[in-house]
Amino acid sequence: MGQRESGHVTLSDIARACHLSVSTVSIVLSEAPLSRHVAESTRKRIQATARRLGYHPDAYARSLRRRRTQTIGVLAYDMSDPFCVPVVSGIDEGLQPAQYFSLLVNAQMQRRLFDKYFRMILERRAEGVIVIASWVFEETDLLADIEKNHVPIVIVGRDLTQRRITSVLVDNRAGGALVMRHLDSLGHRHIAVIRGPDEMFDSAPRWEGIRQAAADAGIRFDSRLVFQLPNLSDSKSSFEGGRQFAKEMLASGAEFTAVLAFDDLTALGVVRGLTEAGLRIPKDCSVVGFDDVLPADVATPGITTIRQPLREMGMLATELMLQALQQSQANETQEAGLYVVQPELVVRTSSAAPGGGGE
Amino acid sequence: MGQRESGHVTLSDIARACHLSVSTVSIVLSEAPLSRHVAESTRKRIQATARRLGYHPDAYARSLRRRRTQTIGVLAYDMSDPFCVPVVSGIDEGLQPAQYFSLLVNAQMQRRLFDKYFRMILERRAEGVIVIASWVFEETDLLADIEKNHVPIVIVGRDLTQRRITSVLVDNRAGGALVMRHLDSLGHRHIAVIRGPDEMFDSAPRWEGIRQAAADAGIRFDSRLVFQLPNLSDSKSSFEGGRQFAKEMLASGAEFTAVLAFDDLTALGVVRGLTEAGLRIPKDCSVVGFDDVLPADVATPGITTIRQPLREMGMLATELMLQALQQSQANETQEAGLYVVQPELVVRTSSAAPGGGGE
DNA sequence: ATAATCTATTCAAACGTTTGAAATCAAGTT
DNA sequence: AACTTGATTTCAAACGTTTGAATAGATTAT
Repeated sequence: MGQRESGHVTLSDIARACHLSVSTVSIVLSEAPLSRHVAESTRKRIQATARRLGYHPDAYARSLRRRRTQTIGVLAYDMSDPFCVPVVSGIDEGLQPAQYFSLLVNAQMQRRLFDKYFRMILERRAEGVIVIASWVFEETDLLADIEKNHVPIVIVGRDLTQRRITSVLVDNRAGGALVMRHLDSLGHRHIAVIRGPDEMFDSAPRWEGIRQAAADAGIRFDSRLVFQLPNLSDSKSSFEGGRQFAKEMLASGAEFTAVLAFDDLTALGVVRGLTEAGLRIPKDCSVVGFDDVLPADVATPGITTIRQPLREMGMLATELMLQALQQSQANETQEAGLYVVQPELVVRTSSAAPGGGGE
Repeated sequence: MGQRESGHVTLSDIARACHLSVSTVSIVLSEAPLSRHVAESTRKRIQATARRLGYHPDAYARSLRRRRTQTIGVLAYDMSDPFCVPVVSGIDEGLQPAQYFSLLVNAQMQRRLFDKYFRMILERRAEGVIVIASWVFEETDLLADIEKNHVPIVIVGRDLTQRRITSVLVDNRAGGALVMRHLDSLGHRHIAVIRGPDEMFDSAPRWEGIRQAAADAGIRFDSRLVFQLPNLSDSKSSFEGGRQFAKEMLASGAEFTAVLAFDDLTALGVVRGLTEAGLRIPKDCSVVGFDDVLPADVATPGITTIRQPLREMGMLATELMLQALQQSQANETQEAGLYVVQPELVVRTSSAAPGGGGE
């Protein structure tokens, strides 16, 4: 009793139970300004009844009426990539004080899902959308629909400012240079490199930073020791790629004392491959990665890597989104800004001076 | 032009543009049965206009009217625990063909967030809720509200059937026994054990299985070699716990040839701790874990572990949820079932016969 | 010629809220 | 006796959609 067909308790259930109008009940329970004028006793009675019946306002009805959904769509390209998780946490954290909620969807690297979820986010009237980098993103024609419906977008992990989209990303060039200089400072001169797949936008600038830093240090790469991961790699396949390339490095006969891998999982694959061949890390060969994901931290030896401040990037994206929302409410014009955050070198035990443990 | 204050294109925008009523437009765009009677030419015109204006139906208005939200709330206790991610993927996969969407929230092990998000899920009128195990869950009084509002629940990762909640979990007892028997079959007799925290429901049955299998094999644990993780450990702290206990094992002076850790991150911590003390894994000591999370797979040596079929568990939970929804639509009574799935031993290189590499 | 059937479209009410405007009533002021 | 004031509560419309019932016109069957 006290419940309608839908199974949910509504304002009118409470109104009936209290012999009051729906308006009064709404005013009290939504703590509208008018509730100052509602008699204390009435207020108490309404609140007690609401609690007793287990009332929770219907977000659908409320949002429809208020024309605000308090929702930000978050489109992650692949939640099983440990890269995504901290970014999402950062977004949630930023959203929290603003009383917004994230509507998180996981495209699982699939074009079809990406479109489907994008549409869903639009239908659920997210007030804004944060996209965590995905190559698929560029191609979708839903982008046009987003604009037609005036929904602001922020992207994390790549630069789409030329498409007039506010972008948050790490300075890959600086990161590449940092890790290269680290190896140089340890005294490595013969370094194998595994570049990222063409399709990933991080690949080019990271490689650029590496090359520049190497040139500055007077280091030349042996072409037998430069590898490139294939496209469409999921997070597991970059591990396998690293392992495979490790074997090829050894087979090539070229001398090397360190391996600079595109990302941490690749680096972990290299460690596996070299270890299987009997080498000791870092005694016989140093291995460094990029990203600082959880497995890099908990593996032994810990992988020296470049930390992207992922959580902070998520928070920054949220902040920018909230700004954009305020501006669009005030009908101000929006500018698509570019926000480049600086990465940080995290030295662990997978890197050491060449040719010696204790040295 | 063609857009209202809210910024979103509505049916009436399209109706106006086509000189038709909102009803007709709705009938066509929602592909209602009546659309058979709408002239082909009209239909085409409406669809073209909708596409041109970038129309997407308002899920809020639609759900309000249809009294169906096509939403299942998914409450994960901590997305940064690698345990959660595959379960969530499995849920999404199960939901997909049923045309449902998940509303995923991350409680980050915080009671406050848990309540907040639970309330949010209720307000967003999720038709059902899947909870990924959390101790907080038991305490919340929102559980009563869920029942008052007739929202079915399924829980993954623990048994709450006595609370009349359908539960999906792994057979921890069997898993504990499996991993213990594995060490026994390799010939280990002196085994250090790190038990899970009291607060985690997995701890007791897992320990029970271990003890039973040990007893069957005639193995007794040295009390100096039995440790227990503290409560409230986040995923990172179980790593630190493992590392710490590894040192204590060595300091205790007791002899041991293998360590059986509560979960994979603890095992990785043990590997770190033992390695730092100069031991080689698995030559000097075997280390085994539980869960089969990503880091256990990509570390070197790979951690021998018990795989929980997490993805499958997520899919099963979804299936049970969809069943429950059908039953509640048909007004059938619901039974709270218990579904125990079997874990699987995954042998990697962190375990070997005691006291030797090649043997 | 009337009724029945079919086609193509529209009306109007409803979903559960919110909110500006209005109503009611008591008490105080002119 | 009429008027203001203030406190408390209610009316009614709106948000964007769906849908049972109604309409108008054309065709066919009796």
